[in-house]
Amino acid sequence: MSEDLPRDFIRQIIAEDVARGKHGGAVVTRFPPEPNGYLHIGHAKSICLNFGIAQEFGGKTYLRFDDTNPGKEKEEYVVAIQEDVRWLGFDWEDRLTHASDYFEQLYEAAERLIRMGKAYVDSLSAEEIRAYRGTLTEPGRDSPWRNRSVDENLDLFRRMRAGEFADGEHVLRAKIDMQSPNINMRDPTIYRIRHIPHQRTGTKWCIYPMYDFAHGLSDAFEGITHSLCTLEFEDHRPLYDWFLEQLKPAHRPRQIEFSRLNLAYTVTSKRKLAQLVDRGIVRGWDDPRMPTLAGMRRRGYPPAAIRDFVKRVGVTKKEKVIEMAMLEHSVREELDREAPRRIAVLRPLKVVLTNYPEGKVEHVVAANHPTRPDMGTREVAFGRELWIERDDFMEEAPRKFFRLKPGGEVRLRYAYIIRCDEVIKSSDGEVVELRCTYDPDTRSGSGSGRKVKGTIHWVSARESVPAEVRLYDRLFTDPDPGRSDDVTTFLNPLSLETITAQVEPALRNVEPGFSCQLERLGYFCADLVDHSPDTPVFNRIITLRDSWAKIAQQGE
RNA sequence: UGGGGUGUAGCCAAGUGGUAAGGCAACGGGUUUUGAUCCCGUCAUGCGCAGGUUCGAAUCCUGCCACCCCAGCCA
Repeated sequence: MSEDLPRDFIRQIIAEDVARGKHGGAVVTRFPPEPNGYLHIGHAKSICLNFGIAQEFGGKTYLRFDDTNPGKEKEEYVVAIQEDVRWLGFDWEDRLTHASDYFEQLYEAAERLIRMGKAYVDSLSAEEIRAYRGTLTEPGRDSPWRNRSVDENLDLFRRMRAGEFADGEHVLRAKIDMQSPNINMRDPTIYRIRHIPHQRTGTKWCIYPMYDFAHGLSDAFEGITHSLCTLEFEDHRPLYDWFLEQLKPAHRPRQIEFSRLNLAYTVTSKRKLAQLVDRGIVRGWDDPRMPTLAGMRRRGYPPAAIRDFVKRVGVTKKEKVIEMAMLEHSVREELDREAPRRIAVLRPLKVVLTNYPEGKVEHVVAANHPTRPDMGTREVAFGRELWIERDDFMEEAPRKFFRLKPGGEVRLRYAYIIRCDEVIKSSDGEVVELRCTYDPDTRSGSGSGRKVKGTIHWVSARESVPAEVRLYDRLFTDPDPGRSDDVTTFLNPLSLETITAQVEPALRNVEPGFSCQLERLGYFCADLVDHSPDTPVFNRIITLRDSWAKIAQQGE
């Protein structure tokens, strides 16, 4: 591990284990999602942590689907999750597994527990079990079935597997301690009956292991050395250890907990995100307004930005709520470095250069990036008739407005300085055209020495092409969503504005996923789903920071 | 009022007995053919609170306080 990598508490533990030669110095981790929804920004932390740590220590990482609860889980999600992990930049190679791969071994382990007298079949109803469990402050009571004989337990458990009982008739429970102050240790259920087909094992099984039983053992089967999970499983660690202690598998993993990553003002509950999808409030899990990884990918967030964000946030046990600005900083930083610059006009206003020869076209050289010559240049057509951004002209401009105003001068980026001579309005007073003159001595790169305060962007009216630009809101909730179950009560309206912009021809044949900065308008990404080469569709990723907005606001 | 965790600036976060790193945000200034980027500066006499130990405490001790998680046949 190199010096500049963060040494959070988990990496310290692992470094010590490696130094001590524990597990022969090996590091094996796993990312274990339940395939019951799409991954969101919160999962990115776990992915980066598990895969990142393995990479740093020369170890391996499994992608394991924790599919022990059929009915909630779908194949669609296992496909989507793999896509998201890959997109984030991680590779599990041949280590794609499912908890269901181990159903047979898990079953055998359960029988072993029974034979050891450490598990029993309980025939109480779910409600009775709850009542017997006690409360946070009162101890539980032993189930009347707690002392069945090994033979009877074995027989019943086998018949559970054989499908002789209906859902809920019996469960298998670990025999631990109904008095334990830790409720998870009060004879937790480890197998339940579910006559429902499983997305992978079909109808082969009608009993399914619970998380606590399946997880630690799956970790053991895979040789996981460090099982990293979130804080809410801290209370389960004694149970995790108990199963391993009883069953003594060849390999002994260790569970370590860290805090979840929460983004302020956004929703990361799979259930609530599913509501948005099911109720048609968004167009799908990958809608660019969604805080899912799929949504961010489609919006155009670079995966490197998300990795950087996760790294900046760090790994601790403190429950944190990170400001959106931090994520957006990482996105802007990555995009600023990597996104080529292009010119476009979202809301066009016509400019006619009255002293520019009719029919003349010249090509000006535009840099693809202001500080990276390696990204090259391109030529952009310039002519007598241009489009500029409507916002770049103000008829009655405040003092600090240094774009175009009547009688004022401005530089057209990569081209000439122009002056606005005349404002042409329609009958209802709307500005429809500006008559300007250009200064032929000020062509970009000519070294004229003339300086003007403002620089605006433009496209040639004749050479530019239309493109569809989508300005999505991003999902934003009330500061305090409370306990409401209905997402619409605390969500912003999630508007989507579609604009037909005029863009330079170089944007016509870009690939889906191509990201660029449209100068002064922000960063945009060619849509991954709805995209045509002729009239490309761009989603706005994020705007540029805009100090003018602040000035304008203060001025008013 | 049982058990398990967590408290360092508006938000993250380092710090492990030697006198509070860094990032985000904010604010002020400089460069700029993107009001972007970049650069410079400001921003905790203070580490949840109160005592104690010590030459010296965010770090050790004692006692409080606040917040989060756990009573699924969910994960």
